[in-house]
Amino acid sequence: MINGISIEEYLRQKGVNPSYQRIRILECLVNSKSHPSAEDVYKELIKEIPTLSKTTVYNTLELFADKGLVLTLSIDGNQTRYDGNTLEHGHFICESCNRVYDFLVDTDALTCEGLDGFVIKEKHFYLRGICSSCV
Amino acid sequence: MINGISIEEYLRQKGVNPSYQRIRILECLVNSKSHPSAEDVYKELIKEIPTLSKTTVYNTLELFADKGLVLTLSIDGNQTRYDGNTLEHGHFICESCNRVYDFLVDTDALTCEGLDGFVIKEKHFYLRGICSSCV
DNA sequence: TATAACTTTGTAATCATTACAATTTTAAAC
DNA sequence: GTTTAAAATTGTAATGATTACAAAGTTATA
Ligand SMILES: [Mn+2]
Ligand SMILES: [Mn+2]
Ligand SMILES: [Zn+2]
Ligand SMILES: [Zn+2]
Repeated sequence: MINGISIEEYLRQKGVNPSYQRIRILECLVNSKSHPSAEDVYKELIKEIPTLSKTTVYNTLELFADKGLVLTLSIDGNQTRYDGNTLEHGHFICESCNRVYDFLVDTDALTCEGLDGFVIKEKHFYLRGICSSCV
Repeated sequence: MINGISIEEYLRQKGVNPSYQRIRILECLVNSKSHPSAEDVYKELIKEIPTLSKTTVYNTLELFADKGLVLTLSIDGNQTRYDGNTLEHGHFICESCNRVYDFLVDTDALTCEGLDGFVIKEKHFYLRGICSSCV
């Protein structure tokens, strides 16, 4: 369930054929607050879908990002992480435990100078530091 | 030259022994507006320092980041990029040409909710889109 | 000069991601 | 319900950035 509709219907609305694997992968992302990597998603799902291929996870996540179903986070230096929450919000990564946290922020309040003629498609506000459970 | 002092003196001030390679690598970063990757720095310098090792470039950039001489940018999905300008500013990456541009932004104007007890060490404001020369 | 600490180098290993071709599944046409 | 083509999934191999590691070179100090 997301925005009151099923995952399946949500996929259709975004122009993606809701195959079993796609439903399960998207479900993983919208139910998780952990901003998982492709590997994380694979490890989670392989427990219940023993035939799942890692390639499918990678391809599907790329497809979802293209269709605007998920956000791609480059916050972590060595792996791409994905977010099922496409509403604008900020991210904090803990350099101790590597967990990624959400927080509320309104970047519309910012004025950017020096980008005349640039087309902005995505905004990302990232913080790096030590989270409250690692302090 | 940076902040009116030599690269060599700048390294010393930050507690880094100014070896020839370190001076040349830092020079690359402070003179460039391109936010180069380790590979970029290596390709640039190997022309004049034929004995330079890529490992030295990687190790040195990591050392510089630890000592606060450069910023590490995770804006580009598949390689780390470095910035010799450690003053706070925003970054725009063009998804067509992959160039990274600077812009002015004051993130102190932002209020973040939900980070009580978190220690913030770095702030990054990234934009993704199409730059004016690629539109 | 002898010695230890520091720095650089080259090679091999690691690990995330992508390329690609084969197989399977799904849906439409007959 | 069989045939056929398109779509989706799978497994394996390749790629490419980064890291590990040990040897060689350099610098500073006793
Ligand atoms: Mn998030
Ligand atoms: Mn910059
Ligand atoms: Zn933590
Ligand atoms: Zn461009």
